[in-house]
Amino acid sequence: MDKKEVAAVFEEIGALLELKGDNPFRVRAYYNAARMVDGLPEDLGTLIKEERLTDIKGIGKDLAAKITELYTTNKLGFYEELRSSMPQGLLEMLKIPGFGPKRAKVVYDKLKVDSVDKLEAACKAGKIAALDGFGEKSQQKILEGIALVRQFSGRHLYDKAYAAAQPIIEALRSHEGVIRCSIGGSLRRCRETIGDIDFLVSAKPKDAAAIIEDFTERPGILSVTAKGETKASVVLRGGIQADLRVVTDDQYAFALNYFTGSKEHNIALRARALKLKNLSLNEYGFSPAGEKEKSAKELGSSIKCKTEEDFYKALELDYVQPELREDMGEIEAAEEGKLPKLVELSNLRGTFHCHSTWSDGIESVEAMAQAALDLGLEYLGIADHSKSEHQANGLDEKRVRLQAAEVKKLNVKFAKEGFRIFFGTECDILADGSLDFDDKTLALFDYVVASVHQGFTMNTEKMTKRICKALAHPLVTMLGHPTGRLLLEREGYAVNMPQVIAAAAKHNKIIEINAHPYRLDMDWRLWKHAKELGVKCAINPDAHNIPDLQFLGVGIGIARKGWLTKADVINCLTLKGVEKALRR
DNA sequence: GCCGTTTTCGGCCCGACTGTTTTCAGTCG
Repeated sequence: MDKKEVAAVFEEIGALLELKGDNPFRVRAYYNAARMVDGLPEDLGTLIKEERLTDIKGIGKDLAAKITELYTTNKLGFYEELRSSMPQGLLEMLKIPGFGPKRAKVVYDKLKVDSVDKLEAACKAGKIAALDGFGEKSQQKILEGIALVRQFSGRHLYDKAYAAAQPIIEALRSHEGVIRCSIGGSLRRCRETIGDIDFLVSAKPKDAAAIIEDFTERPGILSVTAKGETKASVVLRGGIQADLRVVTDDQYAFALNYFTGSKEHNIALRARALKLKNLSLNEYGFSPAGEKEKSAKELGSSIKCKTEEDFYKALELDYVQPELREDMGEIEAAEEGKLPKLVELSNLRGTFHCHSTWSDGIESVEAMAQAALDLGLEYLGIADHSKSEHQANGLDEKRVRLQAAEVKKLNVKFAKEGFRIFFGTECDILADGSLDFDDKTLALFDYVVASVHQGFTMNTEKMTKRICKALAHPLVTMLGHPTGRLLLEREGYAVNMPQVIAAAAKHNKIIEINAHPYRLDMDWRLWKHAKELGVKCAINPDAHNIPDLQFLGVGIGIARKGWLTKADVINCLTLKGVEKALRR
């Protein structure tokens, strides 16, 4: 059992305890344990063997014992017992918006409803409305919620949410009552997937109603789920939920921080405000602890903050970039002045993993290079597929030589612009860990991206061995899309990333941050671990066409969340720097 | 269930909105 599976079990325990109506703080302890285990930068087995589990914040004796039991025996008595005491369908019901554990418990206790299907039937039969605490409206909302869950299950890819947010933020910005506005939430934090989109606006109170009115009446809105004096929620076409909050300009910095999250980061900041200043913190500002009736909302904040920078300063912290706000060590680092200077999109000078019409790309090498030059890049790496990728029109040795000649010719032209095309390959890692080209052919390339494209069903141990063997090959430069996982789809493979990272460190290989939004492979939390071992990364869009090159920005989001700086990212090297780095 | 220069008990972040109520519980972020 790996840590993802362990985390999933603890997540489920949290939900089950919630359904039982257990102590909410106990529930939180399990959710927190799931999060911490999932985000571990090192091997869980090692941590257990060395009895260091309790070093993790939020994991005490009891949870450590449960994690150990689950990891070593693949079983957890406590979990099995809990699970068998509760029908599985109840967990599914919690995905319905506005329908939480308390209500799930009521319908189960009173009506023996234990699945989404049964809940739907009970609603249609009018049985839910008849329950105490429920009514016609709740029943209708549950039915709508069930339809929504079925239509749009799960989260939305970053680029989709980003695109959906742009016209809305522009409209807000141009509204005459709006003083300041911003996107918040997981979109601002550049998470790979987005649950919903948060918008924040500051305005005079008299203008709030008109702004909210405009927001809820925009084209492209499927339904309005909530609409009050300061807040509105809508579902956009495509199923993404969007929330708008309106605050006064004095409250803006606090609200922006609050609605950017993450929830965990906010909780830690509030605890800090209490401990350090004896101040209670909410989205309106600071207020003296224990004086609820005189909150920051009515009296204004005890400490005024115009910007988020002021806000962090008030808490005696360096400014924390949104991407880092996960309560994964950033607050401690900000306290000690040890936050890194994160890499910016403008720091990237080129990219290494692009396809052309030679294999499965849809633009010529020349067009791709010109597009990269137009983007302000200094170099572009073309890495078309190797011969085993028949369906992707992979190049055999003969075509490799022809392509080499073309790139050489184009480089004469581009040299005048101070631009260079690097001649690479995305060479398949075969089932046994050997490469798709022999060494003589590999030596023709400026660099080699090694990737797994077949045999995904291999078990974790074999897959890890296979990839590590490829990394040991002297002519391999970098590992392409390290886990092959297509986000929100069922492609990809199981691999022990800490071991792969260790192999990359040992053999001095680069690991790709695959910046294509459908291929955000390696969990960003692992980058912190890779960085510690000195493993460099390449932010690559896996571009098959010119617009794909733009996705370099998506990669930046991951790099920043992984606390990577310019020194960790080889695309930040100048053309001369890369030429030197790739010399062999 | 975790945590602790107030350390073995008693805290644990806080507010808006909704629908059901007639003062509030549940849900969400």
